[in-house]
Amino acid sequence: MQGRRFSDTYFSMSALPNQESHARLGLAIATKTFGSAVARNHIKRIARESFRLNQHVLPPLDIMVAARAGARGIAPKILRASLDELWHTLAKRR
RNA sequence: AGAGUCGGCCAAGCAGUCGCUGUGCGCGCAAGUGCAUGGAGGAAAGUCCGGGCUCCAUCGGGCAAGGUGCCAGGUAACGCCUGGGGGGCGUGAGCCCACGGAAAGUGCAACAGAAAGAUACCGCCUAAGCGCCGCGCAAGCGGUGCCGGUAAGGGUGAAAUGGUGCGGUAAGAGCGCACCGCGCGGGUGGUAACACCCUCGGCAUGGCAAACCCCACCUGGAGCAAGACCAAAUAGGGAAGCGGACAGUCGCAAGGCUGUCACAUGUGGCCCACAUGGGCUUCCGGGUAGGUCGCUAGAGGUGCGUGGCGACACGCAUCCCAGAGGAAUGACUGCUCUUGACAGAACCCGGCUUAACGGCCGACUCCCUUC
Repeated sequence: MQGRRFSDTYFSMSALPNQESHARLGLAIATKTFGSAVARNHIKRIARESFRLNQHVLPPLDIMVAARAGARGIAPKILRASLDELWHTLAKRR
């Protein structure tokens, strides 16, 4: 059970249908690629904020969001645009 | 003004919008929701020490292992802090130091060097002893060699057997003397570390104990995934109750066993049929998932007073200041400036160490100029 996968240079998402009435978010931010706790928290906060704003368009899925090494040190604006794109791809493919 | 030392504090700011989360109050059966209010650090880090707390162990003592190491004090405790002593660095304010024992034992010392505990490479000397040569009647003198003496000088090294001077000697040497240093003993001051003074010893006892070791003191183990409570489903454990009909068989009987029907499950659209099964119901305790507590009011902050050189202690007043759980404390927009470092609580404290743009305040030192 891998689920469907979508990715770009900053993030990689995989999704599986769940039994709930709403989508759920899981985050995978590696210490190896992001280093300090501050850097990891920063990425997580951006991802959570984006999920919060977009969860109403998403079907009931369990979504794993993994940050890739490319996201390191990238401006929040660009990361948010990337996440928006991926949410919409996810919603359409369903 | 410049250079510097020590101590304390801050960690971009403001406004609006959208969120996350703790608490209080209101509404609601509840899920929730409205309002108010709180929401990372000086290092939250490394996890290197010390304690609280929890569970286990524990009469007491010893060994092992590990740690600490000038003295006195502070503290819940410490490897921390304060004050003092000693040594070193700096013109100075100040800073740095594992700073007990090497005349108990074992061991080690790269390279260089003759030698790193008893050592003669170069050098110096030829007094004692034994030769040879010359001179001399002889005693002896001179030269030279052996045997030897010598740690003053050279050279090597992190380190070479106290330093300087005078005497002394064949040349030298604490061999003798003076001063300095060192050591035994005594005295004085100091709680002590230690300092000063006197006498004596000619100097023995080279260095390394963050090498083993010796001496003194300290240490039971594991950690909040500690630990406590509530508690499904499934499987297994225990107890009680129920367990149809017929036939065969064992038994005096109660009852057991076997077969068929019935029953349950599966295949099948359904009946028949076929396959599989030996139980079913209720209760109990252990325990897993999950949940709740532990979880933040404390060796607490601030102010004042008292004691103390100080670390700190005591008293009074006042304040409540994060508590998450895949893990909150953020995002967006605008403005300002000096463009913003290191970095994210996870049971809680006291330290140490490491990381790091900068800014502010106070005390002090050196140097230059001016009055």
